[in-house]
Amino acid sequence: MTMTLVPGVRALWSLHRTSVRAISCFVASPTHLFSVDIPRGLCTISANTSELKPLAGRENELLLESLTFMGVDVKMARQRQPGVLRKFITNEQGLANFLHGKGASRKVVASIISRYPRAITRTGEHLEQRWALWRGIFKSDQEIINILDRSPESFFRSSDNDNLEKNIVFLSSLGLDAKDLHRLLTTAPRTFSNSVELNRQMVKFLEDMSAELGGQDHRQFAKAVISRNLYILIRSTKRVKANIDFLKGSFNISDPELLALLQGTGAEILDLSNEYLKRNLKRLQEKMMSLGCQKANVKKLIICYPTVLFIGPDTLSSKLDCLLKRGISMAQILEKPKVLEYSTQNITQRLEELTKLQYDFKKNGINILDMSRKRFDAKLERLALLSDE
DNA sequence: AAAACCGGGATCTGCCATCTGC
DNA sequence: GCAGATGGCAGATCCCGGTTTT
Repeated sequence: MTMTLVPGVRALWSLHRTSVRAISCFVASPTHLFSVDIPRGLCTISANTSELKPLAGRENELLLESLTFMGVDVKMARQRQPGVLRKFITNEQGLANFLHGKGASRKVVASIISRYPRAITRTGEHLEQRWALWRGIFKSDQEIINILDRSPESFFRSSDNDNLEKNIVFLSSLGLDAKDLHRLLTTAPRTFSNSVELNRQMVKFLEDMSAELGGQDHRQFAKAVISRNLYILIRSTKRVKANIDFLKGSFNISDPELLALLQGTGAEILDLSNEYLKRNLKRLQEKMMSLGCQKANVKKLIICYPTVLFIGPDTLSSKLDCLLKRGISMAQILEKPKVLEYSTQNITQRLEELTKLQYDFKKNGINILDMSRKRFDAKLERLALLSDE
């Protein structure tokens, strides 16, 4: 059957190459969902034996044409997963139809396949199942399409729908509610493609850590860390452990303090790569010491504002410097460290505007710097009015 | 009414290494 | 030996506004 189809397919391709509509009708037909392989003997003339070997691993020409027609970046696909292009049976049209049905544009479909070619090896049944599982968490098809467009690999990397289902059950069993699951799948979709074992390991690791640090409710601790740091389950326990060990040994932090830090705003610093965390803390300490701070100040800063460890050394330095240059004291910054969260540019600009108004930071504090743009502008207007009077 | 506290949103993927099963 | 499945890595903040307190 396929043998007789081949010449016809070829003819159709060349006949309609200029007529997009005609081809669309053709490729949409379910009988043609699978690419067809050309019998090797018919299309290759090989004079020397060295060409016989690559023959076996030759790409499927019809598949290439089909993908090209769909707007797929074949070069990119080849670079990512060359094996897929050699397959006899693929489901690119089925996939495209499926995704179109869910509201994906042609461009999005092409981009998905270009970036994660293996997507075209998934069957219609598999896709329906997987979609249904995701839809159990998301409110609309469009939400899922947005994720796929962002990260095709998250959806397509695993073919194990049972495992996906088990993950959902497992994560729910931790006490994560519908809203948490939604945030988790939106933010770190890869979590759901992890094997349940891997996710279990991380949860167990966190529970063990809670026990080690003298926590009360270990399950609650794990849950808190996950909901504070949605990326945690796509980290390795090795990384998380190394970071915790490092924090433990770095400054005089007691177990209860560390426990509180990790399930509070400090949960996110577990994401950092070990080296980055080490470097940032080291440079932070150096910088603060050079500004006359005590070790206790460093600890206090990290405990009440752990995000500071996210800021690269150079950025941090320039932020501190521009604040200090305007007469703001280190003590004030330590009191309201959240100001460091704003970009250097933003801080600089605000400082300039406030200096124009002769704002007295000593008297009024620096809270004004840590405000949304809207609120800051409103505040500035009020100040201008006052100084006019 | 203003200030202070606090949590959340954006987006964090795309690549490589290793194993597994055929 | 191949392709598929899976684990793991590097990368490196900024901003907004609802709610509570004063």
